[in-house]
Amino acid sequence: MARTIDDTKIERIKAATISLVVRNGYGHASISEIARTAGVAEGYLYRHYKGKAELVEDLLYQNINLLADNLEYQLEEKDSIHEIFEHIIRTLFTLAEKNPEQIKFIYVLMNDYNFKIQDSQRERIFTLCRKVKERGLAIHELREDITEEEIYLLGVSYPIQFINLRLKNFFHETKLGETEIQRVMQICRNTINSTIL
Amino acid sequence: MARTIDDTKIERIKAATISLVVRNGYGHASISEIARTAGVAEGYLYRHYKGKAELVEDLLYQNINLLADNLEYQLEEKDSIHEIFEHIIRTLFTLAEKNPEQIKFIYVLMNDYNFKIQDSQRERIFTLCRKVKERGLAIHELREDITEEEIYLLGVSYPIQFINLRLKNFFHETKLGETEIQRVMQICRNTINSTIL
Amino acid sequence: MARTIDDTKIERIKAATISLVVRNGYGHASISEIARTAGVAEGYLYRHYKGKAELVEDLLYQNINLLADNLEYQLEEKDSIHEIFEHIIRTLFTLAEKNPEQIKFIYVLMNDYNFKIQDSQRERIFTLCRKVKERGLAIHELREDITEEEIYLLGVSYPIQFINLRLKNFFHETKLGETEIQRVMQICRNTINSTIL
Amino acid sequence: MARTIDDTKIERIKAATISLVVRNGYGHASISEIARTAGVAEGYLYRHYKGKAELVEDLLYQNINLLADNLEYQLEEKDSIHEIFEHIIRTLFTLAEKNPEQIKFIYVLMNDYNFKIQDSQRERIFTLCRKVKERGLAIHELREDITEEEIYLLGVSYPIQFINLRLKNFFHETKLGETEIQRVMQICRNTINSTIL
DNA sequence: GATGAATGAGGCTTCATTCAT
DNA sequence: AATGAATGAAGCCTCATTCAT
Repeated sequence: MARTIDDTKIERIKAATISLVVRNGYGHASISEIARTAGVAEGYLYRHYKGKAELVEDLLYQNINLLADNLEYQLEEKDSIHEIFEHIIRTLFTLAEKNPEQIKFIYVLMNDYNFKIQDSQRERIFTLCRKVKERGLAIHELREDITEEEIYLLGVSYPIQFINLRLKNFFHETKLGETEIQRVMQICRNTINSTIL
Repeated sequence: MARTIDDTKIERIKAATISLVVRNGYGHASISEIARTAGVAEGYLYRHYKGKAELVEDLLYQNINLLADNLEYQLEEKDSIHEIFEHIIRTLFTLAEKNPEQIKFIYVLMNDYNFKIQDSQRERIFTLCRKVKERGLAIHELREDITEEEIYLLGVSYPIQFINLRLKNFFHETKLGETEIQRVMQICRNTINSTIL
Repeated sequence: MARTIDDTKIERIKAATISLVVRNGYGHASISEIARTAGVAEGYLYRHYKGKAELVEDLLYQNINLLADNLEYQLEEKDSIHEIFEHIIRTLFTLAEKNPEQIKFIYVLMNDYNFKIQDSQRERIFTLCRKVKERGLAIHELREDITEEEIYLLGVSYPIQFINLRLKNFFHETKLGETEIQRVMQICRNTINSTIL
Repeated sequence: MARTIDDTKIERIKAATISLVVRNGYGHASISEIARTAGVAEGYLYRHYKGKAELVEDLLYQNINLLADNLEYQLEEKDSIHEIFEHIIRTLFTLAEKNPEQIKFIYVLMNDYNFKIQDSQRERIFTLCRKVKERGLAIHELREDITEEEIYLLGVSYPIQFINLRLKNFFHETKLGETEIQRVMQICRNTINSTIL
């Protein structure tokens, strides 16, 4: 009877939020600018989110979950630890090329002391790292002393740092090709591989 | 005399700023609270800094420069690349223990798309990494294909990520002892050492 | 049939409005919450009332009229002034026990400088007080110098103040029993009774 | 060194607040209109009050305390209960004549379910009523069964109701002269006096 | 030089009302 | 007739900055 919800509006809000959080940081991404960018009334936002925090949390949650889903799927499909790491890293690089805003968004919020990732999600990440570790130990492709934390740091954190250093043109022009992927993977391999030990 | 008084005021402002930026984020660290914490008038601040942005930029600049000075000094003192890396990493861990606010401050701002490091400083960092690389190549302690970027990522970025993951209690209780230092150094060694090649 | 459905909707709206005006005050009783509580669409409300103000005004009007109807009926039934006062007071106490929200609603709005009772209704109240007065004088149960205003103050205003002081737990726990009724009636008797004169 | 606080500003804020709370009720007295009326910046208000609630609470607190101080003083000065009641009632009527906004302000907020009087103040009022009661019993000028609540209702609440009914021109033109004072006092006397018992 | 009173733009949020369906 | 999606004005509040003293 009444108008149906305009999904494109919500999509526009999400896109505007990501864009402005990346450009201005969480604290300086203002609701009013997000609404203006999305072409939506300021109050409209509050029909879907309790507030700015929920809006951003939700978006980060969804984005991280996509990556986590992807990793979980790989754990079922691929046997080799190398392949699993390769897949995560390639996923991140592909994302950086296709949708750099999205990976910047994750990067910005993951490194914000004012922004706590939801506990459930942090636990999910931990559990996934543990599964990677258990698989690796089972097939003797991981050093015995590796920790979940290191799997996260090398497989997720380091690639994201690398990508964002490039996206910021910190030392080089942004270039995220096969060469770069190989360099990042090499570091994983060096550290992770039990044969090196 | 007046100078002396001034200096302690400025120092108190700096300490208060770091503390409040870390606790509340850049956006929510208010000048009035900084002034109150420092025991200084709000207006006083504006006699030394054009505004909040300049104050924080200045502080970041100085803090990074301290680290850079330290590295530069090591380059003159130490011959071995291992020793140089060890020194940087130990410096960061010591800082984390003695003054966690300071390393959080650097971490928070380095990872902010809103907050560009000054070009001159970025170049200084690059130059330092280049010097490390040249020294390493000269004494055959570095792989030929290592880049300045990787030296930065492994020697600075990765340790800072590691430390902050712990300070956030992301996977573990905060613990930053000798064991942790060794793990971080190990990753450098694995990647950097030409003998592995 | 359709009418029947409508009527329960309107009733539900009224109940929800009273409840929420009492709980949150006029200003913080939101149409959307009223509609939700009533299980009715927000827009539906505007088919029956021009706006929030009209809705609340209407309700107050009706509620006061119920009391006035009651009093009018008593004037025909009862002869003694005592009985009439007793009946009004008992009605208010009964209401307070059975439906405290309703009496709070009347209380809140009657004491609001923002919320003028409709002239016609004020006149009706005045006329009723006059009738009480005339009856009382006719049967020599009222002091000669009593005014309509005092009849209102003692028979309506004072009991409502008393009840709400208790509902607010201002001095005592809410208790509205026979003892309390007798005390309130006593004050009327003392003042009103011509024998005292 | 810095500007000194402009006390007239705060006075203007207080006056504007009283005026607007009376005109619009607590809920509809907006900070921005208060500031505009007072000729003061909106934010200025927040340098002296934590928010709207505190501003209004403070004002009510002060106003009630003035009355309470007055009553306390009378308790020391006057011996007779009649004189004490007379004094309170005359004070309220004088206030109504000299500064009707102030007594409207008290009236509006005392009858607002959204506005709780501070506990400490409620207790002070209760204590004062108790002292009146004790004095009255000691000198045998009060019925044995009178309660603190009734002293409050008859000495404060009823007069305020009366005055505001007149200020609202509910039944009569506003007139608050000696006649009216005598009528209100008569009701106290009738109820309170132990000789009637 | 130093203070802190005062400002006002802009932040987040709520909600009465409108109107396409 | 009924719905509820969407709006935008207005509310409360914060805070970087200015400037009289």
